[in-house]
Order: sequence, then C-alpha cells, then structure tokens
Amino acid sequence: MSTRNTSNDSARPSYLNAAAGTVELWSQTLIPTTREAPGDAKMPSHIFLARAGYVRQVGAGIYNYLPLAWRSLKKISAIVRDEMDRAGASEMLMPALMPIELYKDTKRDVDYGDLLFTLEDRHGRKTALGPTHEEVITDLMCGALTSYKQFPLNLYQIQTKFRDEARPRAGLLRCREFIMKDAYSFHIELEGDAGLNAAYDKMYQAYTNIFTRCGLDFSAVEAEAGPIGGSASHEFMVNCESGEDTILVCLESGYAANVEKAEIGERVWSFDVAATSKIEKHHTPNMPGIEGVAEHLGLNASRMLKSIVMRTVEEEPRWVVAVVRGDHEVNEAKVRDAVGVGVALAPEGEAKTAGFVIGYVSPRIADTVEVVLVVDPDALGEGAWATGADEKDHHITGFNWSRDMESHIAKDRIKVADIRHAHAGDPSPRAKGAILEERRGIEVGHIFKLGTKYSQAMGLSVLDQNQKKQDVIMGCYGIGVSRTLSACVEMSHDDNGIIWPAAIAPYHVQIIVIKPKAEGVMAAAHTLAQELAARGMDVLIDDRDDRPGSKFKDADLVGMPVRFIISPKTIEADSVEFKARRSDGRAEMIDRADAIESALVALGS
RNA sequence: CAGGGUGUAGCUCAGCUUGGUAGAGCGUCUGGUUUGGGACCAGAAGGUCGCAGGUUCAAAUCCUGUCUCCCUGACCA
Repeated sequence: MSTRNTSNDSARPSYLNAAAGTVELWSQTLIPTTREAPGDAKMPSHIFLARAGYVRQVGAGIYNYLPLAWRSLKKISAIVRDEMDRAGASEMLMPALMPIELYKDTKRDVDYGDLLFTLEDRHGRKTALGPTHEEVITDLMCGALTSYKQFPLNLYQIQTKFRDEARPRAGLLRCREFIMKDAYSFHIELEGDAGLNAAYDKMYQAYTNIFTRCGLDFSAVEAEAGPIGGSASHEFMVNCESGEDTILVCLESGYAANVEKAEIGERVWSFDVAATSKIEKHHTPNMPGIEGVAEHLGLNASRMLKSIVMRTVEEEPRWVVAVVRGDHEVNEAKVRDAVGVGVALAPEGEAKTAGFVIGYVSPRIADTVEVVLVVDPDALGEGAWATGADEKDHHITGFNWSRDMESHIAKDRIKVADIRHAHAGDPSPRAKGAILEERRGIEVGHIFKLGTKYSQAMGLSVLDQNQKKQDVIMGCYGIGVSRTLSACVEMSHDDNGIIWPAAIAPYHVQIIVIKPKAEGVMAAAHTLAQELAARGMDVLIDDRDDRPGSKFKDADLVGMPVRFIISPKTIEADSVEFKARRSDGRAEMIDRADAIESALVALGS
C-alpha cells in the first residue's frame, strides 16, 4: 500500500504500489451500489459516492466510510504523509477529546462559538471535541520546547475533527465529523532557512505536490487570513463549477484570490467633480434598504451611496463609516486594513444612541459625529449622488463630494481606499488593463502564517541566542482529506458515475468476469489479476454471478480507471476486453499478451 | 439562528385531504427460463407507519408535544 520509497524505484510511477498490489473479490467486500440516489442528494459527488457504495449517511454531516471510500482515503493520506515527511515534518497524534480550559486563553471557546462540540464528563467537567489543534499543540510546546536550537519544527497529524456546523450539507463536502491533516510549524524568526517564511514556502510546494499527485485540477489562491492581520494565507481550491467558494483570477498576471480577499486594481478618482444639482430631500418611509429607495426615486442603485456604520475593536472604540457605491458590498477585512485596526459592524442600539440613523446614514454624518470616514473610489467621481438624509424615513439626492464635504476634504479627513468586495469585470490588481474573471472552487487546503497569535495568548516563548525572551512564531497548514475525496468526484465524473485519477482510485483495475461459473473463467481472471498485482496495481475482481449489463453499470458507477472483461469468449480467442473508464464507447478486444502493458499505459495517461 | 419541508419495507416513494388496522418499484431469498449495457415468469421473506400523549368503537391518516433529517438564508480557523 505504501507509496513511500518510490524514489528507489524509478521505473515505477508514483500512482502504483511500490510492492505488489492487492487483489480482492467484489463478493467478499461490501460495495452496496444502488440504482437510485437519496432523494435529497443534489451534488454529483454526493449522489455517486452514495450510489456507488462508498458512503452511507449516519446522521447530519456524519458518514460511514465503506471499504471503497476507505481505500481511497488511505491513498490520499499516504500521499499527504509522503510529501509532509519529505518536507521535513514529523507525524504525531493528538487527542480528539480535550478539556475546554485549553481554549480559555485564546478565547476561542467564545470566538469559535457554537462551532465547538462540547460535552460534560461524569464529574461535570466541560470537555470539547477538537475542531482543530492550535491550542493543544501550543500547550504541548509550552512544556516541550525549551531552546531556540530546536527550531524549525514542523509537526502534523491526520485525524478526525469535529465541528458543529450550523448546516452540514452536500454529502462529504461540509460535514460535522471529517478527516483532516493539520500541521503546525514553530520558529524564532520570520526570515532565513529556519524562519516561518521558508517553512510556509515549503508547505506551499508540498501542497502543490500533494494535489498534483492526487490528480486534481486545482488552483492556489490568496486568501483572507482572518483577524490575524498582515500575515499571508493561501487556499488550495479544486477547480469546479459547483464549488462553494468564488475565486477571481487575472489570466494575464496569474493573480488568483478568494473573492473575500481579492484586491481591485487601480481606479481613477477625484473629489474634484463639479456639482450638477442641488440637494433635495425626499420622503422615503420604511426604506432603509438601497433597492427600495432606488426604485422609489427612480434611480439605479449605482447612483446611490451605501454608508455602513462600523466600530473599531480597541480599548476606546472609534466610529467608522464605510461608504461604497449602492450596488457594491463593503468588505470588512479591507476596511480593517484601511483603518489599520480590526473593525466590526456597529451594534445598532449603541450606534443610534451616538446619533446614527441606521438605514439613513450619509457621509454628512461626519459633520455632527466624530467618525473615521473611509470611501471606496467607485463611490466618488459623480456630480450628484443619492444617499441617506441622516434623518428617519428620508433620503437626499444631489449630494456632491467637493461641495458638501469641502471642510473634511480640506482637512484631509476622508480616506479613500479599496474597501469593497471585488467581482468579475473589476480591474486586475497585477496587470494594467486586464480584468478579473470569476471561477468556482472547493477549498481542500489552507495554509496560514499565524505569527505569534497563539504563542502570545498561551505564553509560548523561548530564549534566543542573545538570551532574550521571544514569542514563538507559528504557521499552520490544513488539508481536508475526506473533503478531497468528494471534491475529486465533483471534479471528475460523467453521467454514469465516478472517474477516478489513478493515484487515489480504490483499485487501479476492475476485472469483470462474465459467466464466472463457466469452466476456467475465474481461473483466468485470477491469473490476470496476479500479473497486474505483480506490477503494483490494485485489482478488484467482480466475480458476482450476475448479468453483464448490471455489472457494466456498476463498473461505471464505482469508476476504476482501467477495466478488463473476461468471459468464455475472450478465453477462447486468447484475448481480453479492455476499456479505460475515461474513454467513451465500448470495450475493445486486445491480445491477452498485451493486457498488462495496456493497463500501464492507460493508468499513466 | 430565521423561514419552509420531511419521517411509512434494505433503497426510492405512494397512501393522509374524506379515520376502518399498509402498498408499488427496485433490492433480497426459492424455483425455472435466460445471459454483452441495470432480463422474464412463478412464489416467498421483510414494516409496533420517527417517538410520546390525546380524540375516537376504531388513528399511518385528526389534535398536542417532542425528536430526526433535508432545503433557502445567516454562519463557515
């Protein structure tokens, strides 16, 4: 089973076993295929994994992995282990069960909220099922890391994780219990061979190797690092139309980013646009939303300003008003970067007390309330805007930045920055004149530069060579192993079933035996299977005494890359029928002597 | 968390409006005829209709409560 040591055997491709492959009989394992899919299964990966007998649901977001699924999962894990080990990481295993106190220092018992599965033991102690292991490993390191000389260090595990998702869905794609590889690296510095940046780059390369070896069509994209700020983060996305995540790409420069993170290229803007009309006030009862007002005023939403009231997350919070064009959405992370400190949507009650008329706020609120005003470039450049009147049930038209905000502009109190969500058609941030295009993907890997977030919170520090106490710098690197399985099906299937890449197919080859009770047929199948296995291929023999049609259908469903058919006819002709799952049409007769070579060629392509 | 649905045989579902003690297809088992893209005939097994309570002579069906699972959204290091 192991794919290690492949470097010692240059003749054998990495998708094959280094040692002999396994041979198993369909009749002696459990592959409960069904003609019909569960009524609620919508996504191909869910439908086919269920119909082909890979998984059966136990509860919401909880699944049995039957023998075929488990074989694939083990192959994915083996590739992950191989690449992680090559990259210098060491495998270990942390517990799934942990005292909730571990989460107190980092406040994730609160921040993670309901996502954390919690339970009580017989003594009434609060306990959690691990959703990820930053706290556990940081706690471990507090007692185990004693010298800077131990750096760099990279530890990983492959383990079942638990997250109480608000809404599990789409089969294995969003589960409450799932298999994940999580790795954590430790450093005393950012730069240099032993630094975080080098480890991050190594992991980036390892992930690229892993998903390439798994046979996936994927993209590495820039991602939002969350409240850590400033640190880099990349997601590895399987390219696929049905994916939950939206990514934006610039084909010219190769820039690719999650839509949550994507920067927008340079836009021309100026405050200095002459007013084209006077301010007029309009009665707009019960219309706090942009769409209602636009319709009422007979305007397009893009002629309006959307002003969102936020507050900084610091000792003495400041009010922030983020202004974007009416048809755009404010990106909280971008506002955070523009302001330089974390921000959050303002609690409505407190904002009202401070003088904001939520739903009817305009940039002019800066005249009466002390605010940090941040404006997106697309919300400038017109002579007349419609916006709130800072008065309940009223909006104004004819708002002009240079005329109506003159004093603020003069004092340089308005910050212009990219603070909105990007979308398809926006200018590329990396190539002049190019535009961003939209793609969909399924996140299967995510790497982070954590920095000192956890080490600071939990007191993980060591003395450096100058005997100075330093917070340990960390990185963390995750792969959704079980999600990779379903993402692969989502990416690679046809109307009849799954089409596995050779490297993670449960078996490389399926031999369909027709009339298995006829003399010599099963023996011929076994002989072929042994020859294939000797060359490193895993073989499944469909030995069921069933009609050919249903066996062909099942073979399409379960999706092994190479199929042989053996029957009294083929034995008579000293031939065998051969078909690659990927190819259209029927099987073709080939000489028995060419069977092994044909399989190897098909698997390699 | 909000809104909407759902739960009946191993699987996919009908029956519920209008109460009378449970059905189909697929699958499984037996026998026979078959055997190259989910065969046919005959027979058989298999369900306390999610759970608890209520109404009624009688409840899968009506009422109340509760749980499950699903969908849309919010949420998703």
